[in-house]
Amino acid sequence: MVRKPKKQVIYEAAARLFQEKGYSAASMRDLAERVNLKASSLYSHIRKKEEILQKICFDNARRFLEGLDEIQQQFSSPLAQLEAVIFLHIDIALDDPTSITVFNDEWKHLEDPYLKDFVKLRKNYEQRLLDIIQEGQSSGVFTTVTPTTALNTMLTSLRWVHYKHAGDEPEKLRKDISALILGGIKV
Amino acid sequence: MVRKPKKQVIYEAAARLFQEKGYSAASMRDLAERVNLKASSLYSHIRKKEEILQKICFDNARRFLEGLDEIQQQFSSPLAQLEAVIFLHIDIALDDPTSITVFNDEWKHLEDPYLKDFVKLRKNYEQRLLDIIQEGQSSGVFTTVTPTTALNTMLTSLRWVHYKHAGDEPEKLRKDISALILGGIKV
DNA sequence: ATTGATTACGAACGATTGTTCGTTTGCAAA
DNA sequence: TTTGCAAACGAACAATCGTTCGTAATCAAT
Repeated sequence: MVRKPKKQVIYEAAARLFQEKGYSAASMRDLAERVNLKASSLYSHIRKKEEILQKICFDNARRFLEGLDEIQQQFSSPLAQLEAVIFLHIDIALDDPTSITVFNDEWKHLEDPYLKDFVKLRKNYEQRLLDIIQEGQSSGVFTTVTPTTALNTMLTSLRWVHYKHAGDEPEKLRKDISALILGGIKV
Repeated sequence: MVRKPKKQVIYEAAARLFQEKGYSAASMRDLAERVNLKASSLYSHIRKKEEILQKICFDNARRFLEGLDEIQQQFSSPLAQLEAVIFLHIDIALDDPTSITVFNDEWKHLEDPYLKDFVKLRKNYEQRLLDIIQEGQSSGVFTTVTPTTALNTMLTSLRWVHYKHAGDEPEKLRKDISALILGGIKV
């Protein structure tokens, strides 16, 4: 039986707390109570509150970016790439729903320069997906809706899995969602 | 030239502030500054901070519910109803993007009993949409994905219009989005 | 048993929070 | 011009915020 490092316990409890109350409304005293500490003791493990948010946001950003790297190595057709992206989002959401919620909803409370960096990362990620969509349109595989409309519709439609999925088998979920999204994009 | 009632000016500035900073991080002194008042003066017009959030949330909830009422009077087929719901969401989002953002993202900061009431309203709304989807599936017009999966995918995919739409003509936007969503749902 | 480092603590800090209160200002009706 | 009411204000309230600091407890290695 290996004991989890306290630092990790704190990060996980913080993610749950941020999810429930939102970052701003979550107090360090709340967080301390959840890990059986006093607020001041937290600072033996972390430097500041925002540091927790930073880790949550950038760890998840890295997951998406590295996932996309692999996908673009592995698949060449826009359709296969897009389907793999859908699976990527679903798998990440199912693997750590709490942390993904914070990543999705609380990033705006990052302070500069982290906020700027985060926005830049996301913009790059979205641009790469946009390129895939445009390539699919050029080769006649995708319908010719406005590319950013297709992108945004796809991305946001993947943002409910983490907090609402009703206990479906992951495999059924992946199949259903990819059918719903790609059904609207494929020509 | 009619002057806007100060109360309304406050509500609109509050919506923008809540959108930018989030409800919890938005202070009454921030809000006061934006309407050229001191914080204490706000209380000549409102009773408390949460009252503003309540109005934003329930006003928008009413728009959706009444919109759905009209739709179900006007259309009978599940497909026509669902398309009309898509248009409803887009039109509301385009009409008042700021207030819709707050409605979408900040409702969780309502206090009981308003929080409970709000959740109940939303649950009822979603149940009515679920019934439409199930009816469409029974009559063979919709694919047989898990109904809640179809519902959630559709609803969340409608939640980017308010903050990201790149200046498309509303008509093109309506056409593209409904094609994307319905393309995945229709058999 | 002694050391040394890590972890936990209570107390307190200045800052900011939402809100109240008594008073003053501004304006419209009389 | 006087009256009366709504709007705006400064000052202050208790509460809570993130964080710091000096000290005490804990624990592993010597």
